Parts: sequence; C-alpha cells; structure tokens
Amino acid sequence: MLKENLRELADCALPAALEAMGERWSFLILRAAFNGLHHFEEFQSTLGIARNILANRLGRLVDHGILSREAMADDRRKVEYRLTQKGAELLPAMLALRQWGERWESGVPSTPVLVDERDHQPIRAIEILSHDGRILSLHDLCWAHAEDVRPLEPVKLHAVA
Amino acid sequence: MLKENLRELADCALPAALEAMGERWSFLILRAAFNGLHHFEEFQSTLGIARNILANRLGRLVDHGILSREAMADDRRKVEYRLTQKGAELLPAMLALRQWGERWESGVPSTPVLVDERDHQPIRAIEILSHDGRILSLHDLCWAHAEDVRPLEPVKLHAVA
DNA sequence: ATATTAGGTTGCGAATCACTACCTAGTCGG
DNA sequence: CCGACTAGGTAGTGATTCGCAACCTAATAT
Repeated sequence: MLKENLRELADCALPAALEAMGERWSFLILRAAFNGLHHFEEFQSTLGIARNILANRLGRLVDHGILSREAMADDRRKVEYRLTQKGAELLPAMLALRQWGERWESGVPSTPVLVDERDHQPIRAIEILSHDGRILSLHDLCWAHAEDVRPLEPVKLHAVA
Repeated sequence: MLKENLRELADCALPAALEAMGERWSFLILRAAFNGLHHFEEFQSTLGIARNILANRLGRLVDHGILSREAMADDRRKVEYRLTQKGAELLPAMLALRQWGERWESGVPSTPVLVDERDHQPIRAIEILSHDGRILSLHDLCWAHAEDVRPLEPVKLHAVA
C-alpha cells in the first residue's frame, strides 16, 4: 500500500486547515462567495442558513482571513464580504471535493460549470501530478520523510506536497 | 469577477460531498487511513478521538462506501477498515486542503510527504488546469451553464468540472 | 481458568445547531 | 422631519451533537 517506513503521522497541516474550514457551513458559504455573492442577506436567502449561524461563520471566516469585511461607502447599512487571496486559493480544494461528489454521490455534473475564460472550455478534473507532469494514482505513491527526499534538480520550494 | 450570467447556483455536488465528509473527524480519519492505519485502536490512539465518536464516524464512512469493514480471518476480534476506490479518490481533495493549510495556516511543510514511487520526488502542488494543460488562476475562470459550453473537439466525458 | 485485547456501547454534562423573535443604525418617500 | 423599510445583526430557546469516562462482550493468550 501507500506506507513505507512510516515513523509517525505527526505534523500535518490538515488539522490546521480544518480548524478554519471544517465547520458545518463554511464550505457552502465559500462556494457562494466564489459564485459572486457578497452580502449577508444574499448568503442567508441562498443557503437557507440560520442568521445567527451565518453571522458566526462569516465572523470566523473573516477572523481567519478567508473573507474580508468592508462597510460600503454609498450605503452604510451594507457590508461587503469578499474572498481574500487566502480564500481564493481554497478553490482547488473545493473543486476537488465537488468533483468527487459529482462522481460518487450526486452522479450528475454540477451547475454552473467552471470554464476557462479564454475558450469557454470546462477545466480539467483535478488530479495528482508527478513533478514532471504524469498523472499519479494511489498505487504510484508512497509517503516519505522530508529529509529522505534527495533533490534531483535545483529544488522548487513552492511546488511541494 | 468570476460571475457571468449566473441564473442560479443550483445543482452542486458540494452539499452531497459534505454530507459524507463534512463532519468533525471524517477527514482526519481518512488521512490516517491513507497513512496505512486499519484498526479501531490505531485510529483511536493516533487521533485521540473519543471512542464513541470514532465508532460513529467509522460506521458512517462505511455506510457511505468510503471505507470497507471486514472481520479478519486469523484473529476474529480484529476488524479491518480499508479505503475503497471511492474513498481513495478523495486523495486530491485531502491534499489540496492540506497544501492550503501548509501555505496559509501552519507555514511549514507537512510530514510525511507524498512522493512519486518511481523517483521518490515530491508531487506537484494541486492546481486547476485548462483542458489543454495551462495553469489557471481565479482571474482566468468564469462560470457557465452546461448547455452554453460548445465542445471544441470530441468531448471527454470524464474530465469535466 | 484467568487475564488481556479488540472493538465497541452507555450515561451524562458541555458545547453547538437551528428556529424564531427582536433590535439598531442607516436610508427612502412624502 | 417623520414614519416605513432595509441590511445586518443579537438574544432566547429547545434539539442535536461532542467528548469524557466507565462499562461490556467476544475472542485470544498464558
């Protein structure tokens, strides 16, 4: 299987990610934000979430820097919630989850579909790729400790799993 | 932004995916399974989860077909939980979430690292790719309805977002 | 025969969820 | 400038769920 000399399953950023995004409505609020919703009432009526829960979730997402909260100048009753860079970078995770749901739970393609603006073609399914671009399945993978990985070429520090 | 002629944000497989995986410990149990754990006591001592919650989560994951549950032949006290194909295909979603957590929450690379078995090099970061393989960011994307997408070439039905 | 292990179940208090009603500042119409 | 309305919340209240500890049962080990 996918185990090799596993000393421990210690430091993993997954718990940290889940602390920010693991609660009940967080991903659905995020999806709505990706779809262009920005206001409390928009989220509330679209998602059907209770108002106090929504207020709590929006507050947490803002605290975690996933959404920004800004009072609007022209109508000061209104507050605009927008994705930050940090929030926007959750898109791959959200899409991977959604694609999995399409394939294994709902069975049908979701609407709306995310397309490339340039040619209006749907994006590729999210996959795990090797450093040189081959598609990898679970059988092609194993776990290793960081210090055991000998770099082949000059290391690309930002593209590491 | 990423909105264009958005009639509704209706059918989306995300809620279905979250019904299976959205509860508190589900992703951490899954991660442990990916790391080669198979038994109740292994999950319990590694994760520090309460026993009743663990029993409940394992049962739900089995009900959803994400884990299989099989009594072992040689020692019939033991039960083996294993990832099904459906469960294994959650790996991209889990990795995308973990990579996001590394980048924005924990700040340090997680251990152990997932590497290509062939050359022991770390995998690429999970990205959104266009149909022809360009890396896309949020600004390169827009939402469209399925019927508005005109196919360019013979359609690949399985590689659609 | 007794002890130990694997995989649970039960009871109970604490925290969280969800529903409804209410509140407050800002805006709009006359 | 006065009442109605709107955006974005809070407060009160049950119903669920979480988490801890104790207990239970079947299968193995000594």
